[in-house]
Amino acid sequence: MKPLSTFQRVYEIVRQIPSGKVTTYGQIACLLGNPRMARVVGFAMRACKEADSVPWHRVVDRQGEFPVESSIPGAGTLQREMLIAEGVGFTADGRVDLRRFQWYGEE
DNA sequence: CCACTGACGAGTG
DNA sequence: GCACTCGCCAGTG
Repeated sequence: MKPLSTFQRVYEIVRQIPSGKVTTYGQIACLLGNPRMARVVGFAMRACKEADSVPWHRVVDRQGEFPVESSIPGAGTLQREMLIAEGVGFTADGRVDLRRFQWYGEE
C-alpha cells in the first residue's frame, strides 16, 4: 500500500520524540514491528541529515549511550550538548538517564 | 543483478 | 560475565 521506506518510518517516529526526551534504536525497531530492525534504524539515522529535521541526537543505543565516534566523529560530543540543552541529564558514566528520559512511544 | 557492509539488539556458548 | 552469531533492511561497489 504505502511503499513508505523503513527509513521514512523511522524518521516519523524520531520526529515524534518530544524535547527533553530520548529513545533507543530497539524501541524504534519495536515500534516498526521488528525488534531486530534496530540495525536498519541505525542505518536510517546515519543516512539522516540535519535537513531531514530529524532529532537524531535524541536517539541513543540500548545503554543510553551514543555510538562511538569511530563511526561518526564529533557526533558524540554534539549529541551530548544538544540533550543537555534540552534538559536531559547524564549519569556519571556519561550516559543518558534512560530511567528518567527514555520516551515511551505509547505517549 | 549479486555480494558485502553497516549508528544495533538479543540470544547462545 | 564476556565473546561470538544470527536477523533485519537499505545503500554502495
